[in-house]
Amino acid sequence: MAVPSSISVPPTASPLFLRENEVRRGVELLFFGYTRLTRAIDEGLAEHGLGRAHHRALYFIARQPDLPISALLKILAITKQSLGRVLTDLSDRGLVETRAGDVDRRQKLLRLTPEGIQFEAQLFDALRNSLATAYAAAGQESVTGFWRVLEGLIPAEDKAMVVALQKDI
Amino acid sequence: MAVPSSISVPPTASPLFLRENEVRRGVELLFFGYTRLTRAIDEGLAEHGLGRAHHRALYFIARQPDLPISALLKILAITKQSLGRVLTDLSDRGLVETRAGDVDRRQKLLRLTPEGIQFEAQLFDALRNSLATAYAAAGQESVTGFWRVLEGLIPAEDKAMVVALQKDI
DNA sequence: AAGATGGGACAGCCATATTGACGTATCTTG
DNA sequence: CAAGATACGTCAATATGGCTGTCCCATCTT
Repeated sequence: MAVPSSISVPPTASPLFLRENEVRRGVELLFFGYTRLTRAIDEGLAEHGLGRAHHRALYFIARQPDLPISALLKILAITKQSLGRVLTDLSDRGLVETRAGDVDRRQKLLRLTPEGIQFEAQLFDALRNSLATAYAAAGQESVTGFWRVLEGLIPAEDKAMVVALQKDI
Repeated sequence: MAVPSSISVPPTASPLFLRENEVRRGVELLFFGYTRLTRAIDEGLAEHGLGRAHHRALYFIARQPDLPISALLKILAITKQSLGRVLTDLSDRGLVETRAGDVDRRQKLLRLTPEGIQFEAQLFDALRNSLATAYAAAGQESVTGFWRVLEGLIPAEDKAMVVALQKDI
């Protein structure tokens, strides 16, 4: 079938008018790559009766300890109510604790407990195994390209947030 | 905070023992890149009262017309019941049609209607805009690396399926 | 004729997200 | 100091997209 969104452009066309197959390849690899990577941690989460939403919170709290709730809300881009449930679950299991902000006492700063740190590390190991294998198979140059393309997918208004995450490592 | 899953390895260590920051960067870019890309199509879907699950089905049916249901189930890796609901919605809206398989008449071969073709193309345009911008900003070499790393994330047992998708473009 | 396979359908459940409204503590500013 | 903005919590209702288990029918295979 000739997929109708195909655009016939000569090779000299603007680089913004990519041939359809290059775009479809990216869409599909992103879909399969992302879903398969997340599956790597499902088992560990299920042992604690948790889901992927809990892992996302755990991950970013591990990444930026003393993260205020408002910052986590921006990162995850979900509603306060949705996050509230997730944080309640994590607190009940003793994986996350909060304390009042020192400069602004309305804030609650999130932090992993020692158990939370250990659990997040265990989940992270699964992610590392998957990504390390892919990185090694692709080579360092490819890894750089991988990062560059993904950075281009992040809208300008979110980019500062992602950069802030990565600057202290 | 010293995230405890960090492993201290000298630069000469095995490439499988990547430094933590390289792995975290990949995890985060994949998360933000994937979620932001999928957001590009939400508006178009909402206009028809559809969600992302519907788009995934539409996408792969567009990609491989006359796809049997069993093949779509393998691609999406969801249950027959979950897919059934999605396909019912798409049929009710006149976007997808089925016909009996010629070699095996138990099979139902899925295909987009002309309206479905047009709608999928419209959604695909949003994806193309996002990806084309990212590709152009990163450059062709980076795109190749992007593909290579993502391919490495797909488990061996799924790789044939993805390759099959991409060989006829 | 028996069994395997492709697909459909019913019932019920769970996880994760949403919106809207309201409450409380704390900070900021006129 | 009073007024308003902000950070967070919470209640209620709803939607989406998954899941399991079970049973059914048509068709293909042996």
